[in-house]
Amino acid sequence: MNQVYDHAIEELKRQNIRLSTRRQKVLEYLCHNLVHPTVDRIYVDIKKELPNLSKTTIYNILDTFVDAGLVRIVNIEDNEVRYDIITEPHGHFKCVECGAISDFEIDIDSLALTGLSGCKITDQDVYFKGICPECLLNINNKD
Amino acid sequence: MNQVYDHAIEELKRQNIRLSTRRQKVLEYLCHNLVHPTVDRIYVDIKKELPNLSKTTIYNILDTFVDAGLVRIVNIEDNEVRYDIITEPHGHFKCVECGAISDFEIDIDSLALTGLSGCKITDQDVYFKGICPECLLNINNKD
DNA sequence: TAATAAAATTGTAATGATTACAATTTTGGT
DNA sequence: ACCAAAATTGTAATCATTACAATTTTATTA
Repeated sequence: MNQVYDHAIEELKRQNIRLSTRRQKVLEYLCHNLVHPTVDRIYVDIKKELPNLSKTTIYNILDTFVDAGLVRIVNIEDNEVRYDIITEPHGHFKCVECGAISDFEIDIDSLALTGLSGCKITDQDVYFKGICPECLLNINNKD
Repeated sequence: MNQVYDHAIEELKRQNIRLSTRRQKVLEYLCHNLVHPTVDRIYVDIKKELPNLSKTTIYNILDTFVDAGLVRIVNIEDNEVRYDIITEPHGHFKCVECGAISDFEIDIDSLALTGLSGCKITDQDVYFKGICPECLLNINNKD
C-alpha cells in the first residue's frame, strides 16, 4: 500500500502482534485518513464495512498500536483524543475555525531550550493553534 | 503577593471581571502552586478552607480565567486537564516516573518549521515527556 | 440603609468518553 | 480436528465535564 503501512506491518511481525482483520482495517484506515481521526470517527467509518464491530475493539487496537509505537496520540484538544499513524517528529496545527488538524514540518533539534539538562526525553509534541489560510480568506471576505 | 498575581488582578479589573472570594482563592492557589494542578486538586485543596465550595465553581472560574487569558490549559496528558497561571511561552516536561510536570524555557521563534505560511498562529504548546534526573538516579540505583 | 438587578455560586442531573470485565469467537500450532 | 492463547464483543461501571435551575452574593441606586 505505502511505506507507512509496510513499516507498520513489519513492526507488528517483529513484535509478534497478530494482524487480525480488525487490526488490518484500523491500520488501513489510519494510512488512508491522515486527518488525525478520533476513536469515534474510526469506529463509525469501519463499522460500515464490519457491522458487528465493537467500539471497545477500536480502543483496544489503538492502545496496542500506541504501545507498539506504531501510532501516536494527538492531544491538541482537551476534550478529544486523536490518532496519527505518522510517528516521525512533526508539529500539529489546529485551525480553530474549521477544526482541521494539519501537520507541519519541524526541526525539533533547532528549538533552543534550557532547563532539561539531565532529563531523558522520550516524547516531543508541538501543538499550534490558529486560523488556516482558507478560513482567514473567508473571514476577510465577510466585509 | 507577586508579579503574576498582581498582573492577574489588574487584568481582571481591566476586563471588568469581579474578584469574588472564590476567584481570589483560586488565583492565589494557582500563584502558590505552580505544579500545574488539576481541577480536582484545586477543588479539594480550596475546599479545606471553604467547605461549601462546589466543584462547578472551580470549573466556572477556570473557564473565566482561561477566557480572560490569565490561565493556560496544559494538555500534556490525555486523561486530565491541568492549569497554569504562567502564560508566557514555555515548554512543559512530564516525568512519566514521578508524574511531575515542570516548566522549561524555550525560544519558540528558534524552532525551524515549514508548512504554516499564511496561517495565523494564536497558541503554541510544546510538550515533552521522559524521565527527570531524580527518577533516573533512582532507577539506576536499583541495580 | 433598603431595594433591586446582575453576577456568581451551588447542587443535582445529564452527558460523553473511556475502562473493566466476563463471555464468546477467532486464531495458530499441534 | 483439537486446544490453548489471543482477540473481540457487549454490557456495566467509572470519571471528568457540562447543563441548568435555584439560591446567594454583590454593586448600584434610590
